Amino acid sequence: MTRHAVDRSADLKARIRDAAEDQFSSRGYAATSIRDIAAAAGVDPSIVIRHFGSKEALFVDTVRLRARDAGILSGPISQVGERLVRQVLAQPDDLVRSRGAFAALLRASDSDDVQALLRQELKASIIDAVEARLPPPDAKLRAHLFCAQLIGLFTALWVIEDVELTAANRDALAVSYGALLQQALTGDIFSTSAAG
Amino acid sequence: MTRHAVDRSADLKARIRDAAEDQFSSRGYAATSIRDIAAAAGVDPSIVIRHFGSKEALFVDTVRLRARDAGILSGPISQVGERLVRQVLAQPDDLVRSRGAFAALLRASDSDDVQALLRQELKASIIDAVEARLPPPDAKLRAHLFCAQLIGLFTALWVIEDVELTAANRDALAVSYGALLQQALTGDIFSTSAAG
DNA sequence: GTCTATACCTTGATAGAC
DNA sequence: GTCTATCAAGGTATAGAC
Repeated sequence: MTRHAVDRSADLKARIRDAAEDQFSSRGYAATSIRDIAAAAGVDPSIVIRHFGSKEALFVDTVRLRARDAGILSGPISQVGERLVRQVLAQPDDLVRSRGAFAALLRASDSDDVQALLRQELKASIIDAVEARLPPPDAKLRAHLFCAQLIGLFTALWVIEDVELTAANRDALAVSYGALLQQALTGDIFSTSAAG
Repeated sequence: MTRHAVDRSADLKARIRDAAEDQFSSRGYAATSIRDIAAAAGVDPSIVIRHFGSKEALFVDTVRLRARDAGILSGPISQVGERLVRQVLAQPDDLVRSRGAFAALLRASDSDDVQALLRQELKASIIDAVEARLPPPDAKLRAHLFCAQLIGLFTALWVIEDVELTAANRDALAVSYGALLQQALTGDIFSTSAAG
């Protein structure tokens, strides 16, 4: 393989990858065909399979939550809940990318590989970051509870598209769901009398 | 159309419906083919389309959450949270059916019709029941917050299959996530200082 | 050996025969 | 009213071109 061939091949893979991530994240897995991706990348459909093996492998290779770098969990731990909901509702660019990726990953999670990828992305983006900031002995469980609540918010807003929630007063939603998230992090939730 | 023809036709549709609900709920939308359903119902594939119009229409016609009748939100309002999580973790028969249906609906929700059905099922099963039991003026918002949290629990357990959550101590999970759900119903979550 | 084009198989959906 | 034949679309493998 010559130097030029390497460059060309790498460039080709990059072009396919970009087209794939873009289409998978915007239209979802089922609605995106190999032929669509190939056309957007300006190559023959068989090239895509040749380089990535299968549609599913290409999906797993390209789609990511991308929330890791967003510093979405930064700031004082006691205010993470509300701040996070505000960030989600404000829809900055990086989160908009994550939005499509999350919906695509969740809807394609009947594949074991996609399901594993989604778990891994949530762990790397959310769970590990939260766990690292909480004291023992409940750090891990709290991180998973927090993540489950966040999955609920993302799924309600981005996958099921609950209009009542989208249309709700932004401040009220940020304050209330933020308080619920905050409870998972630092609230008194392990004594049976704490609820209510 | 004779009397017998009506019975036969109705019986046929019922057989197809049963087979469809069973396969869609257990294997999901994508992995279930019209030919599979037809074979299970003992009819020709074209009959299925003839009677229901399309695979998607058949899906929307058959798959339901079925949690409505479960009385899942019964009992004292102050203890609904923990009791509900315990019921979910205990996996009674009716909830096991709902589990597959929830995953199938969520994963097929890139279709507008399926998405609308899922919204409607959540409203009928959860949101309306919760809203009816809470006092104004926050009943509606609280119901939607509660539902979002519940979606998070279902999705984490049944769709993403978070093993850490599944393997967690059942009592600890019921108490803690129950407390979080309870906060959405009856907690002080609308003042900015309530969190933490 | 590496890339490309053609062909194949599954599956959803339709039209016409009986 | 039910079945057979067929089409169209899409994922994938294979054989041929350089």
